[in-house]
Amino acid sequence: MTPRQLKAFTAVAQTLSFARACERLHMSQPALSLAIKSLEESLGGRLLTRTTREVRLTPEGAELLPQALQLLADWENARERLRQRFTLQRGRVTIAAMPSFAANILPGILREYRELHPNLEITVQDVVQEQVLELVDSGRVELGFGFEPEARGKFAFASLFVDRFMAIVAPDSPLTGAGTVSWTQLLSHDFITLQRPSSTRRLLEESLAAKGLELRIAHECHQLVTVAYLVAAGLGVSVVPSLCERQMTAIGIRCLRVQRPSIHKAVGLITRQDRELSTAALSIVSFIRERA
Amino acid sequence: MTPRQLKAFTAVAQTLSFARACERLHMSQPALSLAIKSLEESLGGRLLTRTTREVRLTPEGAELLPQALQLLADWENARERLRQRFTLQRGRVTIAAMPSFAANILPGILREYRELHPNLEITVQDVVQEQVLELVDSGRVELGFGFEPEARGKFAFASLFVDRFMAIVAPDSPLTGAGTVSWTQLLSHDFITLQRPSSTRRLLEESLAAKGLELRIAHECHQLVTVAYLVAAGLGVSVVPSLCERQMTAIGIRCLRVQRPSIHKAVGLITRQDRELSTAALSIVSFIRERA
DNA sequence: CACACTTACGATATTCGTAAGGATT
DNA sequence: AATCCTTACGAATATCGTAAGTGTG
Repeated sequence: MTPRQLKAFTAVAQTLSFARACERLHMSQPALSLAIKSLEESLGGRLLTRTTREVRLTPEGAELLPQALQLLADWENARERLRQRFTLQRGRVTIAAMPSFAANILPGILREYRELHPNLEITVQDVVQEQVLELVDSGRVELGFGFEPEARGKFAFASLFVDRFMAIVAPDSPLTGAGTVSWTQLLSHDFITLQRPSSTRRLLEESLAAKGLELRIAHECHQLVTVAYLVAAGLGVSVVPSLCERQMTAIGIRCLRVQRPSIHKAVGLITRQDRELSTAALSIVSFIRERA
Repeated sequence: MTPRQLKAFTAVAQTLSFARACERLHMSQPALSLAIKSLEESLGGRLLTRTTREVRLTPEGAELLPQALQLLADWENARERLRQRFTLQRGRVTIAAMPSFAANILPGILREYRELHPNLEITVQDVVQEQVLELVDSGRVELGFGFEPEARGKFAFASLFVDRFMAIVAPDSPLTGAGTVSWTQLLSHDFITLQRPSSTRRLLEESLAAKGLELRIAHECHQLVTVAYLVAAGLGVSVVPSLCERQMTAIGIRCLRVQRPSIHKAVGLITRQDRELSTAALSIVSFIRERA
């Protein structure tokens, strides 16, 4: 019992005529006749009674007809759904991105990408770096964006750019003059950071420890925005990924380059090493890489 | 997307190996490889990723697998159900028969037939002749058994035997002597009949009217059994189809041949002219005809 | 004889298995 | 070198369309 035979049967059963069914199927009468015959033989009995003037359904044929229509419809639906996935007319991509990336890079990308494939459903979770890794690892999201993870082997990482951390100070700070600032200058001020665990915080501490510098922390916040407003209010200084530069300057904060050591870290796409990406996810990834 | 391709895909997806799938499918590796390839081409993307050491499902392949299994199972189920119908391992035949036939002829037939095809579901409604015709006409039953209907064209009738009506009298009646009785003898006694409408009653009246004889009715009953017991009690005589002979003699009633005119009527299978019979119904019909 | 389905038959398209190729461990 | 999937190619199978056949109104 092949789809071809079933299509032939439904066409004859619905038109009650081999001749009319032929037209619908774009087939010759003999081919149709043989298709029905072979179907009947494979099932072990007659589905249609053919008198020379009339074609009728047998009771078995009448039982088969709705089932055949259902089977063919299911078949076609499954096929069509998958085709749409591959042609990006349908699909779903789940993304986790660290907040700075989600806020400063993703919106522009997604707006442009959406115009290309408006029917793709894209969900973004902005969560901290650690959760990005967790979501990617558990398979709950397909794509992650964040700093390069340390645990290689588990994750595949494709760098998009290297983020060089920058100092942020109040607009009226005496440090603003040069546009560049050294760590010794910076650390002489009250320091505002994110709370642990935070990848930015950790990176900062590790880099300073390596140079024998010590961090004197005046305030700890959960969110970068809070840090920013504390800095803007003149309560201290901080160091943030340059990803946030636009955000910071919008608030009125001054961003300065820090040197000796300059802290930098690759930012990019994080996926599971042993997991395939869907066509839709691949399409977004290649779009992002082209754009960069 | 053919069932062949889908079977190939599910086999590979489940074994995660072309080589093992080959064995399961009794196919060569190249044939399997091409089948998967052609499926992927028809869908427009990859379903499986093949590294030389490992076969994995793409997200799209993972989506297809359960659907493919469902489609194949539905397909096979539909096919198998219909096969069972044709091979009489499954099916349902609905029968309507007039009471005398249902009680005296059908039980033996059905008992024997049931041994041949124990899985066929056979339902019998014992209703009066008029309802037999109605049930067959409306398509609510497939087979009817009763007297030959007058409305030809609507019904097809296949005679099984001709029923010759017989007189029934009390065991101690003076009429019992000869084994034969004439209408004039019979009509001199009180007469017990079924109520109108009844095909037996109508047939009786029509036949007598044609010969200029008149019926003098003492009692009217709804059921033949009641007629029988009234006759047995000596309250009168009656005329019934010889189909009931066994039933009557079991009660103790004497059955006599009536002559001049002898009333007879064909009894047989009634079906709708323009309706096909199911394989199961045809099988019962041919069984009955062989047995007769 | 005209209409509608079936059978016959040669041509075409799929599908198959064997053999060779390529890549990875 | 061994394993596993893919490509190449000739053979077998299935399917198609044209032409002839059959049966009914």
